[in-house]
Amino acid sequence: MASQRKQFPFSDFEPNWQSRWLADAAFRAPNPGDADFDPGKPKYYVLDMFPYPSGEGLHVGHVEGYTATDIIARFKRMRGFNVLHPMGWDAFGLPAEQFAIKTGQHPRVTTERNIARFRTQLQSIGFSYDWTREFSTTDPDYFRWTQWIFLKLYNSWFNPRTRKAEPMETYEGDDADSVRLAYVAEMPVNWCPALGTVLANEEVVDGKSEVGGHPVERRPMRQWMLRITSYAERLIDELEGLDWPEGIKLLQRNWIGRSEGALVKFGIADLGKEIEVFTTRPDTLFGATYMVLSPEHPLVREVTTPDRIAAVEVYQREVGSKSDLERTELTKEKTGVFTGAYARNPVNDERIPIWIADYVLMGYGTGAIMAVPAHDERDFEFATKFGLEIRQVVREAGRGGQPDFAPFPEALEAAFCGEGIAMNSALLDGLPTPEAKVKIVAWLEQKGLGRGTVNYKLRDWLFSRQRYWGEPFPIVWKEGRHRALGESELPVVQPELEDFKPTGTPEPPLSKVRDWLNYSEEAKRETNTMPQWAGSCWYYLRFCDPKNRARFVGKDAETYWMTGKANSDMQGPRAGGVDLYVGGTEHAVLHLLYARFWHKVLFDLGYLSTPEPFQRLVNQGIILGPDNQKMSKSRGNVVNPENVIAEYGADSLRLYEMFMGPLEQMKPWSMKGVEGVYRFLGRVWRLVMEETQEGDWSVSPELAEIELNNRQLRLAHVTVKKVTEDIESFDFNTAISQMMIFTNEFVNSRPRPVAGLRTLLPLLSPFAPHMAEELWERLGEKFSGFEGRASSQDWPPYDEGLLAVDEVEYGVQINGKVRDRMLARKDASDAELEKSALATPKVRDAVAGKPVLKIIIVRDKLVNIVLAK
RNA sequence: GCCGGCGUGGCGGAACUGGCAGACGCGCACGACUCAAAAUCGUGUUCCCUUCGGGAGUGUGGGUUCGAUCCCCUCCGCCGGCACCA
Repeated sequence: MASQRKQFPFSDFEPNWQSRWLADAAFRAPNPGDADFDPGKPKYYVLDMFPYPSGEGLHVGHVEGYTATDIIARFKRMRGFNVLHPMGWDAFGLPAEQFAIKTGQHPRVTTERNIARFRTQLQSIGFSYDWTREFSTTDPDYFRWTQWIFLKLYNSWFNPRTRKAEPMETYEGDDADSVRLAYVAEMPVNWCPALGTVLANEEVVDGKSEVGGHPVERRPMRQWMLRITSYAERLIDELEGLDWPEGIKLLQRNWIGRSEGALVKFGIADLGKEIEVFTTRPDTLFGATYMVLSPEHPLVREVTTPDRIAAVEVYQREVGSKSDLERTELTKEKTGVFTGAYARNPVNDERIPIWIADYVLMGYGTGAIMAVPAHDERDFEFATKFGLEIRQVVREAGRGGQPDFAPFPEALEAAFCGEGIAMNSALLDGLPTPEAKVKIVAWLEQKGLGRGTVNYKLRDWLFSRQRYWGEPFPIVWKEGRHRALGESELPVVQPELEDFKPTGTPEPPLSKVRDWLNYSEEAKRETNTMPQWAGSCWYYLRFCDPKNRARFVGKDAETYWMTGKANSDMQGPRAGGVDLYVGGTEHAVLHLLYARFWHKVLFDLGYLSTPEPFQRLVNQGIILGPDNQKMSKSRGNVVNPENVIAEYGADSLRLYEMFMGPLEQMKPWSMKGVEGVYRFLGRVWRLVMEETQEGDWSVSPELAEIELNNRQLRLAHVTVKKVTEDIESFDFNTAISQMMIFTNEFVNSRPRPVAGLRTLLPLLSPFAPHMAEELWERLGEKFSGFEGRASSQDWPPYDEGLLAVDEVEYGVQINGKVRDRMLARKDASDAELEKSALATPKVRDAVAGKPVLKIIIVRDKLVNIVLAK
């Protein structure tokens, strides 16, 4: 427990400074066109992943990332940047709707209450947000533009020739709906009868709903989709230039899942039809001994022979009733049935049987494969189980004397999936895998039997939800056809609803509101709503110009905050975006991929000046409970920032979260650790303040206008340098260590030089802004040089010249182990260093007449004497 | 299974580009102040043997190097992601 008496009166001055900052909008960022806009300043846009304002209130995990960005924002302001540091609310979402279903409380009411609580909490930590830019994704003034962007998607297509989104007007084909970036499709979705809604894949855990653990079933429904797959290639390629953690880039690349291969056509014997397969190993085509279709493949019905129909239908029903979980069970044995049909292998015209099996997924490639059991583990397992032929067509390379032919089939105990040398493959025999691929693809293309292609794992984005609390679609239906509303009809606002209960059917709740539903005599409104991701896909753009009523973001504001050009006519490189984006890894793929996708569409259509939204990304690590376990209510190890503030103050909370360890690392909470930084802040306080008889605080009489001694002066410059560099490299923990060292030096100095505080307080102010402001102001009552506020000072400079010392301590090593130390002049020559190293007592003893083989000198660090062993 | 990250004192962590391992903080011990306690201040604190002094040491085992927490290989453990993607 902390002491009952506070070390410094944080509960007085912290709220005081918070309201003063708010009252004079201290951290308002002027936009181009504003009276106080200074075009001479460079811009810096530092953004947090805005929170979903849950009923739980702010979490220490939020505070970690938000403190890091706040330090950067405050630092950059002091370095002369025009800093955009905004905050808002990602407030559509299931919890508010669930609460509404349970209590009848309108989600808007719950949401507003939660937002108010979050805002109060954030303000009580002293974050320097520009609160004049605050908005919620649930504000009609915001989501009208979310709907507007949807219209852009709806009215655009991806032109594969230009590799860009273009307005529908440039499309010359005759089926516009087949190319729109927003389209309707009948799709199997995760339907949760208990919750009365579909769920996103990420909301389904182990076949059950993440909320409540209710069973989820697959059922086909009419859904809105976004054609993100057309951007697959660019979403991979354009990661290149981003300053993101490599791990996150890799996660995105894997998610998009690019693989190079070929499409190959297999004729169906006797039917005059073809089945196309995708393979990454066209070089193994001669080893294809059977084919497998996904049970859902549209050709299954046609190819199945009459005697196999019963068996095939039984299998299809079996598979259809399985959940995704059961179907992807790893330990599961392969299953499948023969269709009775045969295909012709295009390379050798062999008749091969066509099977169906659920290990072939309809959603990837063409939903059909050629099976090469000798060189694919899954095919091998399947062929072994069903007694299908296994023919080796690749052998391991490297062992020279090996014959091109391996006896069949005993030679293979398992599939050989690596690269090697082709065998039993006619024209490919003897070729290494990469060359064999090229050759066979060329051959297929020449014969018109196939072609090289690239395939992606990424699927189109299921964009509709059967919910009330989300953005309605600006779409109406008439005679079974959809039509976009005009921009002038936005926003489309949800109607009021009394009963939020699900309909009990897959019909969305909005379908219950007859008046709203009927757009006109003939036309009905779309009743689905957008998923929660929609609002977070472009909020960083709205922050540039949140009050704009004519445009989703003003051109000049967007250009300035994204590229630094003060107006949109200025030419410049097409790089930029948010300068720094900090948040958790949980959004490594979905949010960051979706936002990049929308951004690219808007960029292609000419609305934006950069192709990417977030230039630099940093992930904060998870904060664990004091027991080293993930914080959770059930474990009872959740730390509430409000309690920490009450006991130690906001500055201690901020400082501790930064002192715990590297930002990106996972680390456990420790109240003892909070006390440690609290004591440090207490020492800083007492550097300046002294407690009077009456228990008040007044400026310490020990403070005086005296010069720093040499040691202090050097330490001051070392500290400025270290803190400056550490902030720039996000090493906040070591920056704080250095300020502790600095403070400790002055604690016992009497009298104390005031100049030390002119250095320390500005350095401290990004970290512990309340204390810095308070002490700065108090000092100003007694000393000069404390004008204005700590937070608006220029960042202190340092003088490299003053960092130098005349004498350096060297470690003296013998064969790489430190045996002695010595002091040497900074400018000592190598010869002098060698001489004095050899003269140290330990070295004299050790050498004792042995030959010195070599002496290695590392300037300012060590001298290593190498002796024969 | 595949991909990625991480293993340093009793604990959180520090150590630049291969150059004195353990900064800073916590905890602990002792001391000062105090009638006493708290708070504060000071000293010490990687481990082992010890009087001096010596030895070992960054998950394990090896390698490269004058020198390895750092680079390479092996294995072990923890965390995260993906998971029949042809």
